[in-house]
Amino acid sequence: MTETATEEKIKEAARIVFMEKGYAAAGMRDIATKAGVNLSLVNYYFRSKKNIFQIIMLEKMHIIFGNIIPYMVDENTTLEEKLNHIATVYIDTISEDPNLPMFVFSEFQKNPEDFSFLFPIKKINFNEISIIKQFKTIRPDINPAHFMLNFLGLTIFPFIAAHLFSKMNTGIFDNIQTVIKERKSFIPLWMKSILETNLTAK
Amino acid sequence: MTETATEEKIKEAARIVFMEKGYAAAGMRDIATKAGVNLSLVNYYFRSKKNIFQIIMLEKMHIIFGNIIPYMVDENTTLEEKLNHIATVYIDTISEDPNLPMFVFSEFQKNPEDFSFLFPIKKINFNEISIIKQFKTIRPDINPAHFMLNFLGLTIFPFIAAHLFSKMNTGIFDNIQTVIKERKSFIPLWMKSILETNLTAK
DNA sequence: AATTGTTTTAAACATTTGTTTAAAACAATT
DNA sequence: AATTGTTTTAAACAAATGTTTAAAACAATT
Repeated sequence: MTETATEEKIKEAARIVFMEKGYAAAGMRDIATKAGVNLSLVNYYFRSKKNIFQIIMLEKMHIIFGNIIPYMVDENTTLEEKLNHIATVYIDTISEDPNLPMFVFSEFQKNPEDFSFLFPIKKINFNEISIIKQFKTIRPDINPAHFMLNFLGLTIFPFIAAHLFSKMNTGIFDNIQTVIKERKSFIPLWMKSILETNLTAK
Repeated sequence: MTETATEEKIKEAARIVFMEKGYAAAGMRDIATKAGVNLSLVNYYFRSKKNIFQIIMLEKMHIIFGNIIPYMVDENTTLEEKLNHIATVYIDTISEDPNLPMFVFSEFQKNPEDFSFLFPIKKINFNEISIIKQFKTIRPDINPAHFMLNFLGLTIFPFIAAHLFSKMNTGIFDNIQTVIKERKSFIPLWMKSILETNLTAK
Protein backbone atom coordinates (compact mmCIF):
# COMPACT_ATOMS: atom_id res chain seq x y z
CA MET A 1 0.00 0.00 0.00
CA THR A 2 2.22 2.81 -1.21
CA GLU A 3 -0.83 5.05 -1.36
CA THR A 4 -1.51 5.00 2.36
CA ALA A 5 2.20 5.29 3.07
CA THR A 6 2.67 8.60 1.24
CA GLU A 7 -0.66 9.92 2.46
CA GLU A 8 0.46 9.31 6.02
CA LYS A 9 3.89 10.79 5.32
CA ILE A 10 2.21 13.99 4.14
CA LYS A 11 -0.12 14.07 7.13
CA GLU A 12 2.74 13.67 9.57
CA ALA A 13 4.71 16.40 7.82
CA ALA A 14 1.65 18.65 7.92
CA ARG A 15 1.30 18.05 11.66
CA ILE A 16 4.85 19.18 12.26
CA VAL A 17 4.82 22.17 9.91
CA PHE A 18 1.43 23.55 10.99
CA MET A 19 2.36 23.08 14.62
CA GLU A 20 5.67 24.88 14.23
CA LYS A 21 4.66 27.79 12.05
CA GLY A 22 0.89 28.09 12.28
CA TYR A 23 -1.52 28.05 9.36
CA ALA A 24 -0.48 31.32 7.73
CA ALA A 25 3.27 30.76 7.72
CA ALA A 26 3.07 27.10 6.76
CA GLY A 27 3.62 26.51 3.04
CA MET A 28 2.49 23.65 0.87
CA ARG A 29 6.10 23.35 -0.27
CA ASP A 30 7.25 23.13 3.36
CA ILE A 31 4.92 20.20 3.88
CA ALA A 32 5.91 18.46 0.66
CA THR A 33 9.61 18.88 1.38
CA LYS A 34 9.32 17.66 4.97
CA ALA A 35 7.34 14.67 3.70
CA GLY A 36 9.98 14.01 1.03
CA VAL A 37 7.31 14.06 -1.61
CA ASN A 38 6.38 15.94 -4.78
CA LEU A 39 4.47 19.17 -4.22
CA SER A 40 1.46 18.09 -6.28
CA LEU A 41 0.87 15.10 -4.09
CA VAL A 42 -0.23 17.29 -1.22
CA ASN A 43 -3.09 18.64 -3.31
CA TYR A 44 -3.67 15.21 -4.84
CA TYR A 45 -4.33 13.58 -1.48
CA PHE A 46 -5.77 16.52 0.45
CA ARG A 47 -7.28 18.86 -2.18
CA SER A 48 -6.38 22.17 -0.50
CA LYS A 49 -4.29 23.73 2.24
CA LYS A 50 -7.36 24.69 4.25
CA ASN A 51 -8.64 21.12 4.01
CA ILE A 52 -5.49 19.43 5.28
CA PHE A 53 -5.26 22.04 8.02
CA GLN A 54 -8.78 21.28 9.21
CA ILE A 55 -7.99 17.56 9.28
CA ILE A 56 -4.96 18.17 11.49
CA MET A 57 -6.87 20.66 13.64
CA LEU A 58 -9.70 18.20 14.22
CA GLU A 59 -7.14 15.63 15.36
CA LYS A 60 -5.60 18.12 17.79
CA MET A 61 -8.98 19.20 19.11
CA HIS A 62 -9.75 15.59 19.93
CA ILE A 63 -6.50 15.25 21.84
CA ILE A 64 -6.96 18.46 23.83
CA PHE A 65 -10.63 17.93 24.65
CA GLY A 66 -11.22 14.22 24.11
CA ASN A 67 -8.74 13.33 26.83
CA ILE A 68 -10.37 15.52 29.42
CA ILE A 69 -14.14 15.69 28.95
CA PRO A 70 -14.91 11.97 29.49
CA TYR A 71 -13.47 12.22 33.00
CA MET A 72 -15.33 15.42 33.71
CA VAL A 73 -18.61 13.79 32.76
CA ASP A 74 -18.05 10.62 34.79
CA GLU A 75 -20.74 10.38 37.49
CA ASN A 76 -18.95 7.57 39.37
CA THR A 77 -15.93 9.48 40.61
CA THR A 78 -15.57 12.09 43.33
CA LEU A 79 -14.41 15.60 42.57
CA GLU A 80 -11.08 14.87 44.23
CA GLU A 81 -10.59 11.76 42.12
CA LYS A 82 -11.38 13.73 38.98
CA LEU A 83 -8.83 16.42 39.78
CA ASN A 84 -6.15 13.84 40.54
CA HIS A 85 -6.80 11.83 37.45
CA ILE A 86 -7.20 14.70 34.99
CA ALA A 87 -4.15 16.62 36.16
CA THR A 88 -1.96 13.57 35.72
CA VAL A 89 -3.36 12.36 32.43
CA TYR A 90 -3.53 15.81 30.95
CA ILE A 91 0.01 16.84 31.82
CA ASP A 92 1.30 13.52 30.49
CA THR A 93 -0.68 13.88 27.27
CA ILE A 94 0.29 17.46 26.54
CA SER A 95 3.92 16.81 27.47
CA GLU A 96 4.10 14.62 24.37
CA ASP A 97 2.87 17.54 22.26
CA PRO A 98 3.75 20.66 24.27
CA ASN A 99 2.76 23.23 21.65
CA LEU A 100 -0.73 21.83 21.32
CA PRO A 101 -2.54 24.30 23.62
CA MET A 102 -0.88 27.33 22.03
CA PHE A 103 -1.64 26.01 18.56
CA VAL A 104 -5.31 25.42 19.25
CA PHE A 105 -5.97 28.66 21.10
CA SER A 106 -4.05 30.88 18.73
CA GLU A 107 -5.35 29.41 15.47
CA PHE A 108 -8.89 29.59 16.79
CA GLN A 109 -8.53 33.23 17.69
CA LYS A 110 -7.21 34.10 14.24
CA ASN A 111 -9.92 32.33 12.26
CA PRO A 112 -12.91 31.39 14.41
CA GLU A 113 -15.06 30.96 11.27
CA ASP A 114 -12.85 28.13 10.03
CA PHE A 115 -13.78 26.08 13.09
CA SER A 116 -17.42 25.56 12.22
CA PHE A 117 -16.52 21.99 11.32
CA LEU A 118 -16.26 21.09 14.99
CA PHE A 119 -19.70 22.14 16.11
CA PRO A 120 -20.28 18.64 17.51
CA ILE A 121 -17.78 19.35 20.29
CA LYS A 122 -19.32 22.70 21.04
CA LYS A 123 -22.67 21.23 22.08
CA ILE A 124 -21.65 20.31 25.64
CA ASN A 125 -23.57 22.09 28.40
CA PHE A 126 -21.12 22.33 31.25
CA ASN A 127 -23.85 23.00 33.80
CA GLU A 128 -24.99 19.42 33.34
CA ILE A 129 -21.67 17.59 33.58
CA SER A 130 -20.57 15.87 36.73
CA ILE A 131 -17.51 17.91 37.68
CA ILE A 132 -19.45 21.19 37.58
CA LYS A 133 -22.40 19.75 39.50
CA GLN A 134 -20.00 18.48 42.15
CA PHE A 135 -18.35 21.88 42.38
CA LYS A 136 -21.70 23.61 42.71
CA THR A 137 -22.70 21.51 45.71
CA ILE A 138 -19.48 22.43 47.47
CA ARG A 139 -19.29 26.09 46.41
CA PRO A 140 -22.69 27.37 45.25
CA ASP A 141 -21.42 30.89 45.95
CA ILE A 142 -18.79 30.91 43.19
CA ASN A 143 -19.22 30.99 39.43
CA PRO A 144 -18.03 27.60 38.18
CA ALA A 145 -16.15 29.39 35.41
CA HIS A 146 -13.60 30.33 38.09
CA PHE A 147 -13.14 26.71 39.01
CA MET A 148 -12.50 25.65 35.43
CA LEU A 149 -10.24 28.60 34.68
CA ASN A 150 -8.22 27.86 37.82
CA PHE A 151 -7.81 24.19 37.06
CA LEU A 152 -7.02 24.64 33.38
CA GLY A 153 -4.89 27.71 34.03
CA LEU A 154 -2.71 25.87 36.53
CA THR A 155 -2.44 22.89 34.18
CA ILE A 156 -2.16 24.39 30.70
CA PHE A 157 -0.54 27.80 31.18
CA PRO A 158 2.94 26.42 31.90
CA PHE A 159 3.01 24.83 28.46
CA ILE A 160 2.01 28.10 26.81
CA ALA A 161 4.61 30.15 28.66
CA ALA A 162 7.40 27.58 28.60
CA HIS A 163 9.16 28.76 25.45
CA LEU A 164 9.35 32.41 26.37
CA PHE A 165 10.08 31.94 30.05
CA SER A 166 12.87 29.42 29.58
CA LYS A 167 14.64 31.66 27.06
CA MET A 168 14.42 34.70 29.33
CA ASN A 169 17.22 33.40 31.53
CA THR A 170 15.44 34.28 34.74
CA GLY A 171 17.19 31.45 36.54
CA ILE A 172 13.98 29.85 37.77
CA PHE A 173 12.54 28.37 34.57
CA ASP A 174 15.62 26.46 33.49
CA ASN A 175 14.33 22.90 33.55
CA ILE A 176 10.68 23.75 33.21
CA GLN A 177 9.76 20.29 31.92
CA THR A 178 10.73 18.80 35.27
CA VAL A 179 8.78 21.50 37.08
CA ILE A 180 5.70 20.80 34.97
CA LYS A 181 5.83 17.11 35.82
CA GLU A 182 5.95 17.90 39.54
CA ARG A 183 2.67 19.74 39.07
CA LYS A 184 0.82 16.49 38.39
CA SER A 185 0.62 15.87 42.12
CA PHE A 186 0.68 19.51 43.27
CA ILE A 187 -2.24 20.87 41.26
CA PRO A 188 -4.91 18.65 42.87
CA LEU A 189 -3.70 19.73 46.31
CA TRP A 190 -3.68 23.40 45.34
CA MET A 191 -7.16 23.04 43.85
CA LYS A 192 -8.35 21.59 47.13
CA SER A 193 -7.02 24.63 48.98
CA ILE A 194 -8.63 26.93 46.46
CA LEU A 195 -11.94 25.12 46.90
CA GLU A 196 -11.78 25.77 50.64
CA THR A 197 -10.79 29.42 50.36
CA ASN A 198 -13.16 31.92 51.92
CA LEU A 199 -13.61 34.73 49.44
CA THR A 200 -15.92 36.95 51.48
CA ALA A 201 -13.17 37.75 53.96
CA LYS A 202 -12.20 41.36 54.14
CA MET B 1 3.08 68.00 11.42
CA THR B 2 1.44 65.80 8.81
CA GLU B 3 4.48 63.56 8.91
CA THR B 4 4.02 62.47 12.49
CA ALA B 5 0.29 62.15 11.91
CA THR B 6 0.57 59.60 9.13
CA GLU B 7 3.41 57.81 10.82
CA GLU B 8 1.24 57.36 13.88
CA LYS B 9 -1.74 56.34 11.73
CA ILE B 10 0.37 53.58 10.21
CA LYS B 11 1.68 52.47 13.59
CA GLU B 12 -1.82 52.26 15.04
CA ALA B 13 -3.03 50.29 12.02
CA ALA B 14 -0.05 47.96 12.35
CA ARG B 15 -0.89 47.39 16.02
CA ILE B 16 -4.40 46.30 15.12
CA VAL B 17 -3.51 44.18 12.10
CA PHE B 18 -0.54 42.36 13.69
CA MET B 19 -2.59 41.75 16.82
CA GLU B 20 -5.53 40.33 14.91
CA LYS B 21 -3.76 38.16 12.37
CA GLY B 22 -0.23 37.65 13.64
CA TYR B 23 2.97 38.43 11.75
CA ALA B 24 2.64 35.87 8.95
CA ALA B 25 -0.96 36.60 7.97
CA ALA B 26 -0.64 40.36 8.28
CA GLY B 27 -0.05 42.08 4.95
CA MET B 28 1.56 45.41 4.19
CA ARG B 29 -1.56 46.22 2.16
CA ASP B 30 -3.76 45.39 5.17
CA ILE B 31 -1.83 47.89 7.24
CA ALA B 32 -1.87 50.58 4.55
CA THR B 33 -5.61 50.16 3.95
CA LYS B 34 -6.48 50.20 7.64
CA ALA B 35 -4.36 53.35 8.03
CA GLY B 36 -6.07 54.92 5.02
CA VAL B 37 -2.72 55.52 3.44
CA ASN B 38 -0.79 54.63 0.29
CA LEU B 39 1.02 51.30 0.37
CA SER B 40 4.46 52.80 -0.23
CA LEU B 41 4.21 54.95 2.86
CA VAL B 42 4.48 51.94 5.11
CA ASN B 43 7.90 51.16 3.68
CA TYR B 44 8.76 54.85 3.52
CA TYR B 45 8.27 55.33 7.26
CA PHE B 46 9.20 51.88 8.53
CA ARG B 47 11.54 50.39 5.90
CA SER B 48 10.33 46.79 6.14
CA LYS B 49 7.59 44.56 7.51
CA LYS B 50 9.93 42.89 9.95
CA ASN B 51 11.06 46.29 11.22
CA ILE B 52 7.59 47.69 11.92
CA PHE B 53 6.66 44.38 13.53
CA GLN B 54 9.58 44.55 15.90
CA ILE B 55 8.64 48.11 16.87
CA ILE B 56 5.11 47.00 17.74
CA MET B 57 6.37 43.89 19.51
CA LEU B 58 8.76 45.92 21.65
CA GLU B 59 5.85 48.14 22.70
CA LYS B 60 3.76 45.11 23.63
CA MET B 61 6.61 43.52 25.54
CA HIS B 62 6.92 46.66 27.62
CA ILE B 63 3.22 46.56 28.44
CA ILE B 64 3.18 42.89 29.40
CA PHE B 65 6.41 42.97 31.42
CA GLY B 66 6.93 46.62 32.26
CA ASN B 67 3.70 46.77 34.21
CA ILE B 68 4.54 43.82 36.38
CA ILE B 69 8.28 43.61 37.07
CA PRO B 70 8.67 46.93 38.94
CA TYR B 71 6.21 45.71 41.58
CA MET B 72 7.93 42.35 41.82
CA VAL B 73 11.26 44.03 42.47
CA ASP B 74 9.96 46.46 45.09
CA GLU B 75 11.65 45.74 48.44
CA ASN B 76 9.24 47.93 50.39
CA THR B 77 6.06 45.89 50.03
CA THR B 78 5.02 42.58 51.56
CA LEU B 79 4.32 39.54 49.44
CA GLU B 80 0.61 39.90 50.15
CA GLU B 81 0.64 43.53 49.03
CA LYS B 82 2.46 42.57 45.86
CA LEU B 83 -0.06 39.90 44.96
CA ASN B 84 -2.97 42.25 45.62
CA HIS B 85 -1.49 45.06 43.63
CA ILE B 86 -0.21 43.08 40.67
CA ALA B 87 -3.38 41.04 40.21
CA THR B 88 -5.48 44.19 40.05
CA VAL B 89 -3.20 46.27 37.88
CA TYR B 90 -2.41 43.42 35.56
CA ILE B 91 -5.99 42.35 34.93
CA ASP B 92 -6.97 45.97 34.33
CA THR B 93 -4.07 46.52 31.94
CA ILE B 94 -4.60 43.37 29.90
CA SER B 95 -8.36 43.90 29.82
CA GLU B 96 -7.70 46.93 27.62
CA ASP B 97 -5.73 44.73 25.22
CA PRO B 98 -7.02 41.20 25.81
CA ASN B 99 -5.15 39.50 22.98
CA LEU B 100 -1.80 40.75 24.18
CA PRO B 101 -0.66 37.63 26.06
CA MET B 102 -1.62 35.31 23.20
CA PHE B 103 0.13 37.58 20.71
CA VAL B 104 3.37 37.75 22.65
CA PHE B 105 3.58 34.06 23.53
CA SER B 106 2.61 32.79 20.11
CA GLU B 107 4.78 35.10 18.04
CA PHE B 108 7.73 34.36 20.25
CA GLN B 109 7.29 30.64 19.86
CA LYS B 110 7.14 30.91 16.08
CA ASN B 111 10.24 33.08 15.65
CA PRO B 112 12.38 33.17 18.79
CA GLU B 113 15.37 34.42 16.75
CA ASP B 114 13.50 37.60 15.83
CA PHE B 115 13.37 38.57 19.50
CA SER B 116 17.06 39.13 19.97
CA PHE B 117 16.33 42.86 19.97
CA LEU B 118 14.90 42.62 23.50
CA PHE B 119 17.89 41.11 25.23
CA PRO B 120 17.83 43.98 27.76
CA ILE B 121 14.63 42.56 29.25
CA LYS B 122 16.04 39.08 29.40
CA LYS B 123 18.80 39.99 31.83
CA ILE B 124 16.70 39.83 35.00
CA ASN B 125 17.74 37.21 37.53
CA PHE B 126 14.53 36.24 39.27
CA ASN B 127 16.36 34.69 42.19
CA GLU B 128 17.42 38.19 43.23
CA ILE B 129 14.11 40.01 42.99
CA SER B 130 11.99 40.74 46.02
CA ILE B 131 8.91 38.67 45.30
CA ILE B 132 10.92 35.49 44.81
CA LYS B 133 13.06 36.14 47.88
CA GLN B 134 9.90 36.65 49.93
CA PHE B 135 8.43 33.44 48.58
CA LYS B 136 11.61 31.52 49.37
CA THR B 137 11.53 32.55 53.02
CA ILE B 138 7.96 31.29 53.35
CA ARG B 139 8.28 28.16 51.22
CA PRO B 140 11.92 27.12 50.82
CA ASP B 141 10.68 23.63 50.00
CA ILE B 142 9.05 24.57 46.70
CA ASN B 143 10.63 25.61 43.42
CA PRO B 144 9.72 29.30 42.95
CA ALA B 145 8.86 28.51 39.33
CA HIS B 146 5.67 26.93 40.66
CA PHE B 147 4.77 30.12 42.48
CA MET B 148 5.20 32.25 39.36
CA LEU B 149 3.43 29.77 37.10
CA ASN B 150 0.52 29.63 39.52
CA PHE B 151 0.19 33.37 39.83
CA LEU B 152 0.56 34.11 36.12
CA GLY B 153 -1.50 31.11 35.13
CA LEU B 154 -4.42 32.20 37.26
CA THR B 155 -4.09 35.76 35.97
CA ILE B 156 -3.21 35.39 32.29
CA PHE B 157 -4.72 32.10 31.19
CA PRO B 158 -8.33 33.36 31.19
CA PHE B 159 -7.40 35.91 28.53
CA ILE B 160 -5.79 33.26 26.36
CA ALA B 161 -8.73 30.88 26.61
CA ALA B 162 -11.50 33.48 26.47
CA HIS B 163 -12.13 33.39 22.74
CA LEU B 164 -12.42 29.65 22.38
CA PHE B 165 -14.27 29.03 25.63
CA SER B 166 -16.91 31.70 25.12
CA LYS B 167 -17.70 30.43 21.62
CA MET B 168 -18.02 26.84 22.79
CA ASN B 169 -21.43 27.53 24.30
CA THR B 170 -20.69 25.63 27.49
CA GLY B 171 -23.04 27.85 29.43
CA ILE B 172 -20.47 28.85 32.03
CA PHE B 173 -18.18 31.16 30.02
CA ASP B 174 -20.87 33.46 28.69
CA ASN B 175 -19.83 36.77 30.22
CA ILE B 176 -16.23 35.87 30.78
CA GLN B 177 -15.13 39.53 30.97
CA THR B 178 -17.14 39.96 34.15
CA VAL B 179 -15.70 36.75 35.55
CA ILE B 180 -12.18 37.90 34.80
CA LYS B 181 -12.74 41.15 36.67
CA GLU B 182 -13.96 39.27 39.74
CA ARG B 183 -10.62 37.51 39.77
CA LYS B 184 -8.81 40.71 40.71
CA SER B 185 -9.80 40.16 44.33
CA PHE B 186 -10.03 36.35 44.23
CA ILE B 187 -6.56 35.52 42.90
CA PRO B 188 -4.63 37.01 45.86
CA LEU B 189 -6.80 35.00 48.26
CA TRP B 190 -6.33 31.82 46.25
CA MET B 191 -2.59 32.44 46.09
CA LYS B 192 -2.53 32.76 49.88
CA SER B 193 -4.22 29.37 50.20
CA ILE B 194 -1.80 27.86 47.72
CA LEU B 195 1.11 29.27 49.70
CA GLU B 196 -0.17 27.53 52.81
CA THR B 197 -0.85 24.20 51.15
CA ASN B 198 1.04 21.23 52.53
CA LEU B 199 2.38 19.27 49.57
CA THR B 200 4.03 16.44 51.45
CA ALA B 201 0.70 15.01 52.58
CA LYS B 202 -0.04 11.58 51.30
C1' DA C 1 8.93 83.51 -7.93
C1' DA C 2 12.37 79.91 -7.85
C1' DT C 3 14.54 76.36 -5.39
C1' DT C 4 15.03 73.00 -2.12
C1' DG C 5 13.53 69.23 0.64
C1' DT C 6 9.92 66.31 2.12
C1' DT C 7 5.78 63.61 1.54
C1' DT C 8 2.58 61.12 -1.36
C1' DT C 9 1.28 58.62 -5.35
C1' DA C 10 0.83 55.06 -9.10
C1' DA C 11 3.14 51.64 -11.30
C1' DA C 12 6.12 48.13 -11.64
C1' DC C 13 9.54 44.79 -9.65
C1' DA C 14 10.85 40.06 -8.61
C1' DT C 15 9.42 36.24 -5.46
C1' DT C 16 6.51 33.42 -3.47
C1' DT C 17 2.04 31.67 -2.86
C1' DG C 18 -1.72 27.69 -3.58
C1' DT C 19 -3.35 25.20 -7.27
C1' DT C 20 -3.87 22.95 -11.88
C1' DT C 21 -2.43 20.62 -15.97
C1' DA C 22 -0.86 17.04 -18.79
C1' DA C 23 2.30 13.71 -19.43
C1' DA C 24 4.99 9.99 -17.40
C1' DA C 25 5.67 5.98 -14.39
C1' DC C 26 3.82 2.34 -12.16
C1' DA C 27 0.66 -1.50 -10.85
C1' DA C 28 -3.03 -4.61 -11.69
C1' DT C 29 -6.27 -6.92 -14.58
C1' DT C 30 -7.75 -9.01 -18.67
C1' DA D 1 1.11 -8.52 -24.21
C1' DA D 2 -2.42 -4.97 -24.03
C1' DT D 3 -5.43 -2.26 -21.30
C1' DT D 4 -7.04 -0.04 -17.44
C1' DG D 5 -6.65 2.62 -13.33
C1' DT D 6 -3.77 4.77 -10.03
C1' DT D 7 0.19 7.33 -8.45
C1' DT D 8 4.00 10.46 -9.28
C1' DT D 9 6.36 14.00 -11.73
C1' DA D 10 7.74 18.50 -13.88
C1' DA D 11 6.00 22.54 -15.53
C1' DA D 12 3.11 26.13 -15.61
C1' DC D 13 -0.75 29.02 -13.85
C1' DA D 14 -2.77 33.18 -11.85
C1' DA D 15 -2.91 35.68 -7.73
C1' DA D 16 -0.67 37.75 -3.90
C1' DT D 17 3.43 38.95 -1.51
C1' DG D 18 7.11 42.69 0.22
C1' DT D 19 9.68 46.12 -1.84
C1' DT D 20 11.48 49.66 -5.11
C1' DT D 21 11.22 53.21 -8.54
C1' DA D 22 10.40 57.52 -10.45
C1' DA D 23 7.41 61.04 -10.95
C1' DA D 24 4.08 64.08 -8.80
C1' DA D 25 2.29 67.01 -5.07
C1' DC D 26 3.20 69.67 -1.36
C1' DA D 27 5.64 72.72 1.97
C1' DA D 28 9.26 75.71 3.29
C1' DT D 29 13.11 78.65 2.43
C1' DT D 30 15.70 81.84 -0.13
